[in-house]
Amino acid sequence: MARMGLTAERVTLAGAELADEAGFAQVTPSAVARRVGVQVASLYAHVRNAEDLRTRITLLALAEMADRAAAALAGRAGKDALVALGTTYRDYARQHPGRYAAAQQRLDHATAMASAGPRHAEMIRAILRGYALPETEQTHAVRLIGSTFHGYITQESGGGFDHSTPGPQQSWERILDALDTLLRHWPHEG
Amino acid sequence: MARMGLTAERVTLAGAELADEAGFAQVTPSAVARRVGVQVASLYAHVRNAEDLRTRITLLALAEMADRAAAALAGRAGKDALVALGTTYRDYARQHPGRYAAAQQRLDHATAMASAGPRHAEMIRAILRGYALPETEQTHAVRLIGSTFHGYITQESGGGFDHSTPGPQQSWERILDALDTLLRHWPHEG
DNA sequence: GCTTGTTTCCTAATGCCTTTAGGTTGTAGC
DNA sequence: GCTACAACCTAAAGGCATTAGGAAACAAGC
Repeated sequence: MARMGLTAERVTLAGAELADEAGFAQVTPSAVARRVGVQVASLYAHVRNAEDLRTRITLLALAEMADRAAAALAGRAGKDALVALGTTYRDYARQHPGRYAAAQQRLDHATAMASAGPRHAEMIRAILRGYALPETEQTHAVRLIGSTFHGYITQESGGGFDHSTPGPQQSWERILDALDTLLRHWPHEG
Repeated sequence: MARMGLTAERVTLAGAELADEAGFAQVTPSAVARRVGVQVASLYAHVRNAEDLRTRITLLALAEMADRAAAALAGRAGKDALVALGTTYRDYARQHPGRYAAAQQRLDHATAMASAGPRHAEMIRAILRGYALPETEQTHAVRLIGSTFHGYITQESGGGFDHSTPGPQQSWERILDALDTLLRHWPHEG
C-alpha cells in the first residue's frame, strides 16, 4: 500500500484547505481523510479526534494571522498601523474564510494562553502607543478595536453587507477613519 | 400512544431551549426529539430537515431580539437609545447564548429579507436621527455600530475577556461612551 | 541479505445520527 | 358510529466518529 507520509501538520493543513473551500463546519475526519487519500481510521494516528483536528486548525489560523500582522505592523505607527492591522485581518478572512472562522472557535484556557491569541492583543496594544491614551483606558480601547474589526469582518464575510449600498470597501475605510479619530479624541472617564 | 400535540413552533422552541443549555451546535433532530419525548422520525412531520430546524431557531431569535429592541428604544433618543439597544442585545446574548449564536447563522437572501434582520438595521438607523450625520455617512455608521456591538458580544460570550482585567461591564460602558462621542464628532469625509 | 522494531496504513465492528417509506391510532366533525 | 386528517410509530438505508487489532513499508543493525 502506497504510504502517504502523513503527519499531524499535513493533516491540519489539509483540514485548513478544506475549511477554506467548503466551510469550517464541513471539516470532519471523514472529509479530511478523503482529501488526503487515506482511510478514515488512519487519521486517528495523527489526530486524537474530531475536536483535536478542529483545534489544530484554529491554532494554525491564529498563528498565521499573527505572523502576517506582525509583518504588516513593522515600521508603522498611528493610523498607518491601525489600518495595516485591520486590513491584514480582513484580507486573511477573504483569502481564507474557513481558517478565519476556525480562529473564532473557543479554546480552553491553557490552550488559549499557549496559542498566538495573546500576540494579537499585544499588537493592538502596541498600536495604542501611537495614541495618547491613559493607562486605565488601554484595555477598553483594545477591546473596542478588536470587537469592531472582528464584528465587521464576520458580518462582511457572512454576507451581511451584500444587499445594501455602498460597497463594503468604502465602509471599511470610513470605519478606520472613525476609529482613528476616536482614539485621537478618546472621551475622558466618568 | 400519548400524543404530544407538537407543532413546528413547539419544536422550534424546544430547539431554542436546547441551544441555550447545550450550545447551538448541539441542536440536532435527535436531541430535540429526545427533549420533547418523541421518536426522531416524528419530528420530520413538523420540520423539513436539520437545516430547516436550525433556520427556524435563527428566525425565532432574530424576531425575539427585534421585539425586545423595539420595546427598549421606545421613548429614547441619542446616547440613551444607543445604550438601550446595545444592552438589549448584550442581555439577550447572556440570557440566551444559544439563540444569540443561532441569530448569527447565515440565511439565504429571500429568507433574510423576510426575517426580522432588516428591522435591526432600521433601528440602528433610527438611533442615528439623534446625531447629526450626513446622509452619505449613515450606512457606514450603521455598520460600525452593528459590527462593534456584535463583535463585543461574541467575544465576551466566547470567553475572550475572561482572563484579563478589568471586567467586561466596565469596558462595555466605556465603549458605549466612545461610540456616542464618535457619533457626535463623526469625522468629515476624505 | 536477513531480522527486528517502529510507524503508517488497513479492515472490521460498534454506536450514533439523518432521512425516507409506510403503517397505526388519537381526535374532530358529520 | 364513521370518516378523514393529523400525529405518532416502526423499520431500514446510509453516513460519520471512534476503537481494536492486523499487515505492510521503512530504517537500522547484524
